[in-house]
Amino acid sequence: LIGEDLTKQLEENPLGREFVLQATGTVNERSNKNTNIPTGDIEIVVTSFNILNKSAVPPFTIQDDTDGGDDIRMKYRYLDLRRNAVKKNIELRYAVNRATRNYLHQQNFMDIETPFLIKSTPEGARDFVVPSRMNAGQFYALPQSPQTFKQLLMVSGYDRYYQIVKCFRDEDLRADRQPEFTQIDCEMAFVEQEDILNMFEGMVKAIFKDVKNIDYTDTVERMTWEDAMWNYGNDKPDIRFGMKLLNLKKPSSVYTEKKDNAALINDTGFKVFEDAETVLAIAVPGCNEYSRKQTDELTEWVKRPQIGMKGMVFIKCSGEGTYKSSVDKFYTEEKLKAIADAADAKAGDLILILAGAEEKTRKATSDLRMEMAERLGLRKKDEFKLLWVLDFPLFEYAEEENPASGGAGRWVARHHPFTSPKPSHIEVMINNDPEINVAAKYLEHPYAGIKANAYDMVLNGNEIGGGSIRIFQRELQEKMFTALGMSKEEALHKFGFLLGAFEYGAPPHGGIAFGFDRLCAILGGSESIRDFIAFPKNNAGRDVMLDAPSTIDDKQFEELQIKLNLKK
RNA sequence: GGAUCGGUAGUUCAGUUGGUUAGAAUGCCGCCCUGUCACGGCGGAGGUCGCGGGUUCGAGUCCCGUCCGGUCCGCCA
Repeated sequence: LIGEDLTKQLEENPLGREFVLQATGTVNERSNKNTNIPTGDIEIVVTSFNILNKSAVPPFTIQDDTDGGDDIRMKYRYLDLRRNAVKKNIELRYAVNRATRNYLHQQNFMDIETPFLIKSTPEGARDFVVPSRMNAGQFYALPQSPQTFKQLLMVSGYDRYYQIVKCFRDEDLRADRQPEFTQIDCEMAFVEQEDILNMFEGMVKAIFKDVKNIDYTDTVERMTWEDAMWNYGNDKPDIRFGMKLLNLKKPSSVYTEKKDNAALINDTGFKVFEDAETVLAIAVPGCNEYSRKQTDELTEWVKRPQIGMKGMVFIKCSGEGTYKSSVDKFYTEEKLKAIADAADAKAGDLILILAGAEEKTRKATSDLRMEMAERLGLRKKDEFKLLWVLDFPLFEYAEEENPASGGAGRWVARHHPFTSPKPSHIEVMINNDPEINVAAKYLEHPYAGIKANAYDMVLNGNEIGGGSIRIFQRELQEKMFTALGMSKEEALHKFGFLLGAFEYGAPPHGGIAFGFDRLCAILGGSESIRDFIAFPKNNAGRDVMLDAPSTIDDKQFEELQIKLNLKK
């Protein structure tokens, strides 16, 4: 169409195949040659043009279906970003950003910036550090979240704060985790848990409407942490499908209030179940026709190192009401039927049973549940279901040595150390009365059974947000630091400014932070948050992404890390 | 820190029990055709098989080491 003029010009000025040109002409709609139906594309009949720049041959095809692999696309991210498939994601991210700001603005929230160069208070993740030129030998840390700043703003009377803000955690990458990531960070004063839940399910619904044109009118379900773990083996269950866990045997030390179905597997002589700490089953719909090859493959799947089970028992529930299992030697058909009924299995289902140590088995059964749902097509990209998970434990035991949080196994704050216990547990915590704190007897720690006034928002099996009602009295906050094994001096040194602020009439307050990148990825139907970040971190693209003009000597850096207790 | 998969034309990949000159598709270059739109036809260039060492008559293939990347575990208050 461009014709001879261009050919001639190209002959005179040899260029690469690709170039940028400015052209004028007429626009025609295009249609299918055979059907005459418009395709929606346009063509431009050029009357004049001017070549602005030429292009080298691109390292991969810049098309929707590119031939480029991940690392080459990351290395040339600026070319990758030209592709519609990526541009669409970046546009979606901006749409989520706008929807969020519109909603929060309407609700009288104010965007207030908080500093990036701050004092290091390593508690959870490793801090990124920045040497200070003005104060020789000293350094800044980058915030892991603006947590304490937004709490100070509550003390200052800015009752509704929000920020769409970068946070920094010096931990390893994952497909859904970046060392620098974006949060929708919010805090409100004079609120209780109920106010937060209502306000922010409203926000997510507004985002659904604005970005995806989805009217989410259903009530957002709520579930306690204990129920989530008991029924799904997971604190962020995907509730779009069933396959709830049947607890056939529970360990004595946790889930003290829950009743298992141990009678169903007692007195059968099957040692695997008898010796196991926990036995869990799921009923997979419509899979009773699985062949030996398929059940073997599933068994191999749970035996992979990432899952780590020793084996898997199955029961096939045929349409005729008969039951066939891999443990027929130990179980009569009657007993199999009893298990199937307890697992809520229908004719045609396949029951899968795992046994072993509590934590590992529960996680493995949850993973198996998700895997089967994936295989059965139950995890649809365009179906969204929200869930609040409530009443998390306030503390959890960190088994392994973690240099960032200081030393060997100890009790740490599950959410963060500013989280308030549930109102009914505050007394327990302050007085540590074993008569009140029943769970502590089982778990051998005075604070073990205490539940937090904390909540997570879960979308399709992903944690998209989490927060808590905060401690706002100095006394309770000090008690909390003590419970975490922090000395008075250390607490004062690290968080003295917050404790001080609490003395000037701090209001009750609470908040929540949403993982912005993850939310975008889920709304965009993608597995990877990288697709929604213009310049993500990954190793393949690091020569472009880690564009740092300044250098620090390995030795200096190591010394700094040791000094900061970031490294042994 | 650990487990696991991978590294072969610009790109995505194949390459048998070790065997002659390492292939395909696509991209690129040239010519032809052209209302094409994943155009078509003919021709061409393009590879230190990540790197180092070993076994062997012979290594892309086997062994050891090493570097790089993916995924997962640890870790992520």
